[in-house]
Amino acid sequence: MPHHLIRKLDRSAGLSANDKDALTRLVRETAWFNTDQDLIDEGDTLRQVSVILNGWACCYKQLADGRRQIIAYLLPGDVCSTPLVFPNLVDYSVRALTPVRTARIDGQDMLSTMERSAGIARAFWLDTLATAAIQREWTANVGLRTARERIAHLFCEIVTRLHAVGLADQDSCTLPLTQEDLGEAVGLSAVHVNRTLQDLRASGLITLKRQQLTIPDFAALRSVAHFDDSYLCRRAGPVFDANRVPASQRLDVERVGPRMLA
Amino acid sequence: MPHHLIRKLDRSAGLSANDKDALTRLVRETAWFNTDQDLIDEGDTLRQVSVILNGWACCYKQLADGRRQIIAYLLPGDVCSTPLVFPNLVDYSVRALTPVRTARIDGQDMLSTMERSAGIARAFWLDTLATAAIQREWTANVGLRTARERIAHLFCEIVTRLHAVGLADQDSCTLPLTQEDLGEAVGLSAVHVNRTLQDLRASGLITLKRQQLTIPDFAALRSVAHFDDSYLCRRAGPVFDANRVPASQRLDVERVGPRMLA
DNA sequence: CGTTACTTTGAAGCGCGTCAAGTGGTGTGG
DNA sequence: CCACACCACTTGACGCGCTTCAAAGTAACG
Repeated sequence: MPHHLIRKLDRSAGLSANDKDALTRLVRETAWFNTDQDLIDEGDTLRQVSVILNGWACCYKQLADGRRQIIAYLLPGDVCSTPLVFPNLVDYSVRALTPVRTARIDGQDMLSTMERSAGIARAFWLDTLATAAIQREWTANVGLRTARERIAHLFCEIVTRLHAVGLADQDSCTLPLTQEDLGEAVGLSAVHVNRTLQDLRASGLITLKRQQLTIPDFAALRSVAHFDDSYLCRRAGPVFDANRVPASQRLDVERVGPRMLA
Repeated sequence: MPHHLIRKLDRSAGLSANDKDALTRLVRETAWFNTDQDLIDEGDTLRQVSVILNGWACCYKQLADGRRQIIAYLLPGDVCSTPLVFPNLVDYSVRALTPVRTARIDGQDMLSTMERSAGIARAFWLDTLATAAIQREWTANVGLRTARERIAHLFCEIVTRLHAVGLADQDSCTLPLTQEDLGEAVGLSAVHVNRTLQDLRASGLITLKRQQLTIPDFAALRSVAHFDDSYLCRRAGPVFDANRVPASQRLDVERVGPRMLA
């Protein structure tokens, strides 16, 4: 059932045929949500995981005065909360940005399946790490890039992620987000998102019409965005490179005594 | 040896005496780093974890043109990378902000210890989840708060985290950061950090002198910052509350058919 | 075909960045 | 012991990027 999730996990961690079957059998039920409906509320204690089957959602935080920040987009194949620990008290809400269909997986089933299959366990760990890497990149995106760069970077990320689940062709994908949705994700007002989009359009970097995003020259957009996709691709298996010596093993030479401790 | 880590894990997940012993024995060697020295470089493939024993460090990302964003502060007891998967290709660098002493733990030792002790495994999972929660909060902090709120929020987080490892008394702690270090973490220029600090001082919300931060009225600062510490406290064990029904189980009533799929 | 929601455009204002000069504390070398 | 250099902090002036408010235009949907 969860095609996109399986495709993504297989791509990054490798799954056996048995593992794929086990994942399919994990899904007990599916659920529908309308646009703007909350899948999860901040403070909920989850005993199951939901996986996005179709549609887009977002994780967001809200202040008492109504200001909102989208901290992640959830695309088909994405998991709505950490699939590793139950019960899981979440510190964010999840809302559907389009009509969404999800698969519900019981937490105990999840854990026992991960116990039976090291491959599935590893796949979910890697996926959780990848999610954390995206979160780090979003912090940096909002913290140090200009409006133009932020939106360009977001678009680069989205098409790359959609590509990993087979939902983007070479240079275009659907983008079912309002300019306000974009603004809340990159920390800009909707008005300024509008002006920035027109700037990107005028530069020939994107076309965006009727929820269809096209990137005629990905390398150009990537360069504007300072986009480096390595945070999105955690390769499977041992990736150790003997030619590369980590900094943490290189320091013996300069290592000296302490001068003062904080 | 890693007192602060053990204290933190015990506080959030609960550790048996055996687990604490096992953690202590995990440490094979320690290392010293000077201020501004890199512990980890972006792109390194780690086969071990480092734990901060003393001093402060930061995770950061850097663009080609030199702009830097600090995406996390590492305090005593914090782990420098994810302790769950090896080899681990990291997408950020880690730099000492003060002289730092770290404990080095071999990745295989880490994993086999986690296999032998479910308590230790659970503790590191929860700690990893807590780190991810902090990252989400940082994204929101930089994305939607004003300069005044951002810095106030950061200070609230720091004292709360230091308190968890026993390095802050009731209303004060050391803050061995330059104003530039602060600015790179909250996405502001050092000059504006300076002005904002003086604003906070003038409001009587903080005193900050000779790397000593004092918060005379924590509730007042928390209110300015819109700080809610729940993202920092993942309680141990089943926290399920039967009186609270998650949104994802509440939707049957409004659940309707799809209108359109993205 | 009317209504609603999203996008677009303009004008005004503020928060924050940048540049630049000056201050104070700390360690260093003569 | 003093002079100097260095670094972090401070302060002022100016400008830009982005926000806000407001209104008009346009596409989607019942």
